[in-house]
Amino acid sequence: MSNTNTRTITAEAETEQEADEEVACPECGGRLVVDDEHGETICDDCGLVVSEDGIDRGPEWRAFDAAEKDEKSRVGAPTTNMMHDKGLSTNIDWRDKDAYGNSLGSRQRKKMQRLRKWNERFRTRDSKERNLKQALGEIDRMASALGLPENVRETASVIYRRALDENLLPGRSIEGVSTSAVYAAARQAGVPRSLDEIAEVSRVEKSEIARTYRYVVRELGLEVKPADPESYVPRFASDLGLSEEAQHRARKLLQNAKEQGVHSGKSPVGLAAAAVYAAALLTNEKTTQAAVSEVADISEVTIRNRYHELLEAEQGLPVA
DNA sequence: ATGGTTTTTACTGCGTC
DNA sequence: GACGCGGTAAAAACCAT
Repeated sequence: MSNTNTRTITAEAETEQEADEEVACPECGGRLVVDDEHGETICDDCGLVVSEDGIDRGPEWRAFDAAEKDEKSRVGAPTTNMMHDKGLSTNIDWRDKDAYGNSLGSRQRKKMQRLRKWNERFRTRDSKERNLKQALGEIDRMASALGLPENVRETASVIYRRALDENLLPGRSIEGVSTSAVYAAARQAGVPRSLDEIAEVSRVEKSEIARTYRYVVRELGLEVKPADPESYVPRFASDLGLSEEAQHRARKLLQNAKEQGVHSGKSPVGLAAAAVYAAALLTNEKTTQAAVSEVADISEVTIRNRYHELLEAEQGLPVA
């Protein structure tokens, strides 16, 4: 499962690279031509403008004398994507001097103080705005990769916004926090995804997600109960093409186990997987441990151990 | 850091198709 | 002989202390 995923991703990356070299129009498949004069890339066949962003932001690279340098040099520093505003925002010097180096009068000084303050405010607001935009994009991407419903995305966005408002971001990556938001939201909505599944679609390490998640949950006082094994059942069952009845059996098994407190400290996913497997057995539907282990991302050994326990619990307490 | 618990990995044996 | 299943031992991961 994880293998197929990585494979498709690399395959996509390759085709993208190929497309980059051998340019073809996305609309009609025709040849792309770079129009230097207008700074556009257009399709030879249908005239589609693919890219208008042909501006060279770097400095001119050759100037033979001072006059030529004046003529050729462009204004300002090259822009960079490393800063949220590409380095184009205004900064107000902290020294209370005017452009000639003379000190400012007290009225002017006060005015500059005010300007600095407001400039700072607008700038950070702006930066948060961009931060948010990127994070929301990520959340959306991951949510759809995981097949999570709309309301989960909403919740994830809200969580992220709160994290941003409470200044939880410094020291943590946007990726990490947005991933944690998705993880938390999915669990809250009762459609949990395991950490492994989350890590699969995220750009950050599992360990970092876990760390960030704990942090965010704690700081935001989020209420997330330990995932209920039952909430995994429908997904696993449908992935395996099992009947409603089997699903029902699996739930019964889990409820039973719950009452007997069999599950404590055991991974909910493992329990769910075992219940699904056991249910399939009981309803005479064909599945293998290997298949369940595949869809649940749980080792077969764990499934075996859990499902023994589940069946034992069933013996102890007659089914209602 | 440490020790206890759970999960995973890897391997082996058994029965069946 | 391949497949599904069961078990075991050791390694790894996880968690609370």
